[in-house]
Amino acid sequence: MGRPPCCDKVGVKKGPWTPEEDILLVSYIQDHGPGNWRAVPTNTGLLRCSKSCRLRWTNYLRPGIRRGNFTDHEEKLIIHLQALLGNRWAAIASYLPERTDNDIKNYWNTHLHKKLKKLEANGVSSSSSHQPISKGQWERRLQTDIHMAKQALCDALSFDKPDCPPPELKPSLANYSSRSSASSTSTTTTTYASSTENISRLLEGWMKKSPTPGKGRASSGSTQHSETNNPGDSVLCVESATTTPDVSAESGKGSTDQVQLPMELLETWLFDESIGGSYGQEELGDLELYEF
DNA sequence: AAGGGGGTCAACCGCTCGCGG
DNA sequence: TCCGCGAGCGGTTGACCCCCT
Repeated sequence: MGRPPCCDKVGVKKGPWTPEEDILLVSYIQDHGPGNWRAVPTNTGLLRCSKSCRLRWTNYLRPGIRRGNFTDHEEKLIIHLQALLGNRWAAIASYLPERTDNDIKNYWNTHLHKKLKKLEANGVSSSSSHQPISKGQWERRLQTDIHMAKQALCDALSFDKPDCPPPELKPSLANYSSRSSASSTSTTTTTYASSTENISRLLEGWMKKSPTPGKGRASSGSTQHSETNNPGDSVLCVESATTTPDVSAESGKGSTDQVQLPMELLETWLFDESIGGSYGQEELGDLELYEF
């Protein structure tokens, strides 16, 4: 019984991706854009399941991903968003455009959840322990709030263009290529590091050639937050816009500063508005116990 | 110096959702 | 309206790495 496998298990490779596979995948996406994952294994010759390809792209190869050390801001946001949204990592990730849902999930499970548990053990009430309003009611309110917040954000940041600019690759790739060397600080680099840099260069060339990833975006209208820059759909737009070429010229410093604004706006919104009732207050109290 | 244990993170699994026929 | 398929999402696993004994 059971459901049929998503793809032929026979001959499907599993486990860690090799640099060669990464390059194959990236160059395919370079030509065709992300989406239509079903066709990727056959068209690339990769012995991987389509899901695996998608996952690899969204969680690792996709430009614009920042890895390693979460900032205090991000940490706070995650905690609050988790309190609001529950374990909807994809939704949470849409507010942290440089992070993948997998990353956030891992970070939550390995760091934050433990932290909160510790606090709980110390007698501080946990966020997950109370759900004061009914779920349906709460979700409706949340959706409205989110929608309003997005609008406010876009307004505040003057996003008059319906299309968000594509993620500027330089900062993204800097992050990407530094992932193996800088973020994890050290040891894990070795052979793969150079390979990821190769891929970075590849991607850089791609984005220079075709600055509008529209192909990719259009190719699968249903692609999720992480692979698309749906206009007004997430803070990703904000981030994208802030990392314009001029800005990116200032390298790393620029990008973190640029992200600051939407983060603060969101925080304000999170702290002040939508969780204003009994829901958020305790959380806020919890937070202040952290040494952020 | 070596072994064990815990932590971290990339990747897999399976369920759900949404779209198109 | 129903059904099938593909994509997305969240939970879980397993391999690797680091630190401690």
